[in-house]
Amino acid sequence: MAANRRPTLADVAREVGVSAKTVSRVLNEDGPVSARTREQVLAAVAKLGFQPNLMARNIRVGGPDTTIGLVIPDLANPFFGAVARAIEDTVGDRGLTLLMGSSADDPERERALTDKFLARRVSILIVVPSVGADHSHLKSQRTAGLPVVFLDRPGVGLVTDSIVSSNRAGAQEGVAHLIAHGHRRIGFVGDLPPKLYTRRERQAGYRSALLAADIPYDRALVANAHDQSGAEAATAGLLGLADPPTALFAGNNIMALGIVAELARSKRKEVAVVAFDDVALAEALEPALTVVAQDAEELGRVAATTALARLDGDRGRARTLTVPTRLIVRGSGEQPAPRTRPRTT
Amino acid sequence: MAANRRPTLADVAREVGVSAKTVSRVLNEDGPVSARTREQVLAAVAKLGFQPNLMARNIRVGGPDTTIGLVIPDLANPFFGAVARAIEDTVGDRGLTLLMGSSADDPERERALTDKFLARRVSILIVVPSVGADHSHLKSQRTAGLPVVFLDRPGVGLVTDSIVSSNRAGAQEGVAHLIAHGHRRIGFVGDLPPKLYTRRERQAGYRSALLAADIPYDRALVANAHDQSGAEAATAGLLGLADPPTALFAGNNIMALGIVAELARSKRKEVAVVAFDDVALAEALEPALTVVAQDAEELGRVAATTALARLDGDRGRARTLTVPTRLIVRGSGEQPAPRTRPRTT
DNA sequence: TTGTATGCGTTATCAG
DNA sequence: CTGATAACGCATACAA
Repeated sequence: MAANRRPTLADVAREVGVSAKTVSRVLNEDGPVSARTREQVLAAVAKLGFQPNLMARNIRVGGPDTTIGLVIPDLANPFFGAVARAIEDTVGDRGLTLLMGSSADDPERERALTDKFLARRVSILIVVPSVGADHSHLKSQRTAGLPVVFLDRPGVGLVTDSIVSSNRAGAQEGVAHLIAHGHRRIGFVGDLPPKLYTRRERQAGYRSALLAADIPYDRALVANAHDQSGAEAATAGLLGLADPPTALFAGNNIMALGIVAELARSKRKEVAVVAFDDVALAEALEPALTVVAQDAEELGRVAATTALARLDGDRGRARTLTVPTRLIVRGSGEQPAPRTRPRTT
Repeated sequence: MAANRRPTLADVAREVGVSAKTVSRVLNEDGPVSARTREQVLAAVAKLGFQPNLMARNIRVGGPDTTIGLVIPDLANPFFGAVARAIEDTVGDRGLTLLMGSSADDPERERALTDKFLARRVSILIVVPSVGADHSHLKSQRTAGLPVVFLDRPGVGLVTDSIVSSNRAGAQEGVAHLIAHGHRRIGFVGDLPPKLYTRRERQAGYRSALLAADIPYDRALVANAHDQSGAEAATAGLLGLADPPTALFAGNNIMALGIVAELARSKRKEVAVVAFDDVALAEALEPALTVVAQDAEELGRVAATTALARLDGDRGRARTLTVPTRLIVRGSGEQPAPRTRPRTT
C-alpha cells in the first residue's frame, strides 16, 4: 500500500459532513459548537487519526512558532546538558518545544544553526556564542521583537541579555584557596582557544589571585588543551617542568577530568587541585576534588526566564546577569604545599 | 517602534519590481534567472533581511519537515547526551534539525512530545520508550511512511526498528567477571522501575551468571534506586546486611555513581564493583572502576542510520539491532573475595 | 528569462 | 450555532 496522505481538516469535515471551520472550532475551542457536532467531530478525528498541521496553523496565525532555538557547543558535555535540561523545564510550561543543535564552537556552524532556527520563526533564541562569531546579523531580529539571550558567554555585535557565571571571581576564589594552603607555584590548565570568554575570565581571576598574594605570574605555568587527553598531556608537561607547580587549577570540567586522570596515572596525587565547574564522582576521588561549582541549572533557568519575560513584552534595557559560583571544599584543594623549597624570608 | 512584520517573498519582489516567483527561483536556484535580476534580488534580500519561512515552504511542498524528533528520558544524563550528539551528527549531513525533549520516563510526557513532533511533521521519530508507554498510536504513522526507531529499549504495540545494547550478555559478562574473582555474594543495584527493559535485561544477565556458577539467587541482594543518592542508600543497605555482599554490580551509570560514592564515604573500598555503562573519571578512582561499557555514540549512529535508510525507502522488515558492550577491566572488579567465610567443600 | 493562476492546511472574517 | 470565502507565505504548473 502506498504511503497515504495524512488526513487534513477537510478530510475530517467531509467525514462528519460539516465545514472545515467547524472542525477547527472544535479543536481550538474557538467559537460555539453544538455538543452533538462536537462529539461527531471528535469521533472522526479519532477515527482518522487526524493531527492538525502545526506548520500550516502557524503560517495562518502569523506569530512566532511555539519553539525555542538553542545553540550550544556540545550536547554531550554534561554541563551543557544540564543547562539545556533546565531551559527545557522552564519553557516547557509555556508549551515551547526545544529546537537545538551543537555548534562545536564553530562560528559557521553556529550561524547555520541560528539561520535555520530563524527560518523556523522560533519564539526565542538562546545561544552560547562561539569564539569569533559576530551576532550583528541578529539586530533586526531583536528589534523585531525576537528575544535573544546569550548564555555562558557574552555575544559580539549585539546588545542583548547575557547570562554568565561569576567566572573571574570564582576562579580567583579557587586560586586564593590554593594560595591559602601555602602554594606559590600554581599551574593553570585552560581550554582552547585562549580567546574564549570563559577561559579569559577564569585566567584573569587566576592572575588576580596571584597578584593579590604577590606571586609573580609565570607564563610557563599556563597550559592549554582542547579535550581530556590534551589536558592530561598538558598536566604531564607542567609537572615535568624544572620548577613544577605544587598545585593546579582546572579551567573547566573537561580540563579537570584530564588533570585528575593524569595525576592518578602518574601517582602524583600530592599535587593540590581546584577545578572550575563540578564533575560527577568528585567526592569519590582520592583526594576528593575541590571545585568552584557552576550552577548549570540556574544558568539555564535564568536564561529561559529572562527570554520569556522579553517575550511577554519586557522592553527594559539589556542586562548581564551573573550567576554566582560556589567553592566546594572536598580535599584536593587543601593539600599543603611541600616545604622542600627554601622560603624567601 | 512597533515590531515590524517580517518581510516576505512578496516584499522582496515588490522592492525589486519582479514577481514573487522570480525571487523564489533565485533563492532555490530553481529555473533560469538573468544575472542582473539575480543580483538585484539578492541585494533586496540582504537589504530587507529576508529569510524564507521554512514552514510556509514546507506546507506547500507537502513532504515531511526537515526535522527529526528525539524523545529521551533526560537531556542531562551524559549517556543520553552522547546518544543525542551522535544522532545529531549523523542526520546533520542531511540537513535535518533536531527537535528534542525529555520524557522523564513518564509515558504521558512521552506521548505529549511525540504528538508535538508529529504535529510538526518530523521526517523521523527516534524514541527512548518510557515504562508503561504504548506505541500503537504510531502505527498509522509508520504505515504512512514515517520512520520510527526505538532506542535503548524496545517499544510496545508497534513493530519497528529497535536499537539496543547487549544488556543481558554484557551484564552476564560483568557478573561472571566478579565470580571469576571468587565472589559468591554479589549485590545488584538497579534503577527503577524494576519493569524497565534495560533493568530487567541486566538483572536477567546477573541471574544467568549466578546460575552458570551454581550460586543461588538471593533477593535480599537486589536493591533499587531512582537516583544517585538512592543508590548510595541502597548500597549502604546491602552492606549492612547480616551476610553482606563482597561485590556489587551497578545496573547503570547513575547507580554506579551512587555505589562508588557510598563505598568511598564508608571506606569500604575492598568491595568489588563492576558497573554497567561507563562513567567519567572511572580510571581515576581508587580502585579504578571496571565497567561494562555501552557505546553511546554507536547506539545513536545506528539508530540514525537505520532511520535514514527507512526515509530513503528501505521497506525491509523491522530489525532489532544490538550494539555490543565491552568489559573494561580497570581494578574495582578484580578485587578478590575475602576468605573469611568457610568454603563449602 | 519571467509572470499568472492555483493550491498546500489552516484560521479570520463575516454572513447566514 | 454554522458555513463560505479569503488569506497566510511559499512553490508548482503552465503560459507568455
